[in-house]
Amino acid sequence: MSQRNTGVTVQAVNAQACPVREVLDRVSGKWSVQILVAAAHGPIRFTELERGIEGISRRMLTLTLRNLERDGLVTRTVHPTVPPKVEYELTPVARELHETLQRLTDWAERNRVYIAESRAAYDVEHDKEQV
Amino acid sequence: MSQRNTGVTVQAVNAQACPVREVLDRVSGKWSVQILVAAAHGPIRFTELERGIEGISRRMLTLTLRNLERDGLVTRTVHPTVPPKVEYELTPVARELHETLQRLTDWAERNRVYIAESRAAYDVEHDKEQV
DNA sequence: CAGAATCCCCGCGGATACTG
DNA sequence: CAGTATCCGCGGGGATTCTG
Repeated sequence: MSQRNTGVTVQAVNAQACPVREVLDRVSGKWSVQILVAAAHGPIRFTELERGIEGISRRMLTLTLRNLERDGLVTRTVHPTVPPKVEYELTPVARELHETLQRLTDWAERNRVYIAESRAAYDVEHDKEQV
Repeated sequence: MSQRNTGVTVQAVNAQACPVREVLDRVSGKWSVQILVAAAHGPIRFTELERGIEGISRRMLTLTLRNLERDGLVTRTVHPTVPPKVEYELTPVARELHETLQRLTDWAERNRVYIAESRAAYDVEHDKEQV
């Protein structure tokens, strides 16, 4: 979406008309799914997420959590203690999503080798004439 | 991945260790899924895809098709006629993927209203104190 | 502990023009 | 018809620093 004039409109139209894009927008972003997976077992604290998800920055963890919260996929519970304690938990809707994502993961695991081999074959086939 | 030094390594490790990211890398990108959906009915020509997928550019159609082909998700068949005719078709593996994507789409349709309402609620809740 | 703010890089993807 | 090639802008997201 790098257009200045029509970008917003097109995006809105696509999102409304196309459930495919709608779900992808929800699940895209580098960290959304991993957060959903990490939080699937039950309430989890900010720092636990941070340590459980390899490579995520504080910033992105916060941002992604905010978006998930906005979409009604996680709840954010602040315990007014000191030091502060904030727990995140999946909503029922997110739990459904997590189940269907599981199928995708299964697919990936079943076909990981096939894909790797396809890539390798494709690369040999197409690289050998350049350099 | 905007790092210069560790970027490649981290990505590779993640892709190998984490089927979640692996499948997302396959499915992310603005057009991959829509192409898979459009090609699900059977062999389809380049131009048919271009017209069937609202808003896609020639460039992105080509690039995304190349990637899908590289991953062994679509086959590319060139008919040596004039004018040229190129047909794309899903591989069995991609057809499996398409089925599981269907579940995701179903989820999106079931919960589209819930998500929209959640967003609206969140926005009212958080915007009213600024400006 | 759980963020908010700021800066900055790079790569996705759009627009446009040219070819076998 | 089915691409390639080039240029360019936006925004995702990393690194870093500062707070209640």
